[in-house]
Amino acid sequence: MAQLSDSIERFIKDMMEDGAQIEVRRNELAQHFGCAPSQINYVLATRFSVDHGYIIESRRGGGGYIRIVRMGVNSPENLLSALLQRIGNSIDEDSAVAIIQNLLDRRLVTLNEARIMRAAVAKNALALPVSAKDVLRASVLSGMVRQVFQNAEEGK
Amino acid sequence: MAQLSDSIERFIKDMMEDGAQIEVRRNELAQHFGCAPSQINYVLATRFSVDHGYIIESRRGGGGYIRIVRMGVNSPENLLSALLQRIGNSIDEDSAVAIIQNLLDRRLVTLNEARIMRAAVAKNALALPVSAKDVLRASVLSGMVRQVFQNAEEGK
DNA sequence: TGCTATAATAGTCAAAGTAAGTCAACTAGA
DNA sequence: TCTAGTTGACTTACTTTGACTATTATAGCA
Repeated sequence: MAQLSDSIERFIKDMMEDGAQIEVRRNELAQHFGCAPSQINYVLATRFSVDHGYIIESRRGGGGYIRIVRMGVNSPENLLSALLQRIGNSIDEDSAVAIIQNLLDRRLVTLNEARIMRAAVAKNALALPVSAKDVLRASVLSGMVRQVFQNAEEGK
Repeated sequence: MAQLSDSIERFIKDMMEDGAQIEVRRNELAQHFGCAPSQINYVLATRFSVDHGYIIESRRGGGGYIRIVRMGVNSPENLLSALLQRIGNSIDEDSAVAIIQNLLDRRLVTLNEARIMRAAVAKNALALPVSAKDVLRASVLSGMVRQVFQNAEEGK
């Protein structure tokens, strides 16, 4: 029997056939497959992670939802993952600036966007010991880079 | 089902389309949406806070009302310093998001820029103990806000 | 006129309702 | 047997409601 997780994965991907994003109710989906709601989280975590090129947004409470967004891996095939890999979990300011410049050169961000990003990773934006700064800068920059690709995807 | 709160928020913002302020009767509004009057207070508290760029004035008793005022800004300089002051050296994620939304509402940033900024201050962008996160978020956000104003200045 | 009672409003807060997230223990298939 | 998959109890977050409180205008009365 095809694994439940596989079926759910397929189901979600089918729903995303046309359109870069969908919204689902976790409970509805779970009910549809007759499984525990947390099973949905499992599928999302294992098949729709950032590494897989997706971003998950959600909201709890009444009217809650889970939104699954496919990130565009635009121009050069795996630019996004290459960048994320380059950033890793620690990066110095100069390298960060270079990456942002790269995005600008490729016209993946506007000049204003690039400036905002630079401001976010500037050394004086991170009031911490130097080594910690690099770690933090990496996570802030990764978040922004992912967002840039998501923006690009949606704009298509 | 679109959330009641969301509908009410939309309704109010539509009413404010032209004009920086409106006045409503809490009970009327509640009746219009078929909900408890205090629901209106909830919407105001969560979507029309000062961080969102609104001021609420009201009066009880006969002829009572609730006035919703979109904060005007005499000059960008004032807004900038107001925002920086609000950010201070520590700010939680919700407030940061509200401030970014405020910038977007005022069209000081584009949707894509706003998204990038949100990504930079998201909790998962800051892998640190919670209290430290707020401090860091404040400095990152301040840096970006300053940059936004600088961009605007240059664009003129 | 000046005071008081009443009606008309809005504010606050806590409880209940709704929905997603986490985590650790259990299960089953390769 | 080992790992991916599955489940359920518990936690966190957001929304909605209702009971109770506070404030203000006004009508009626002394």
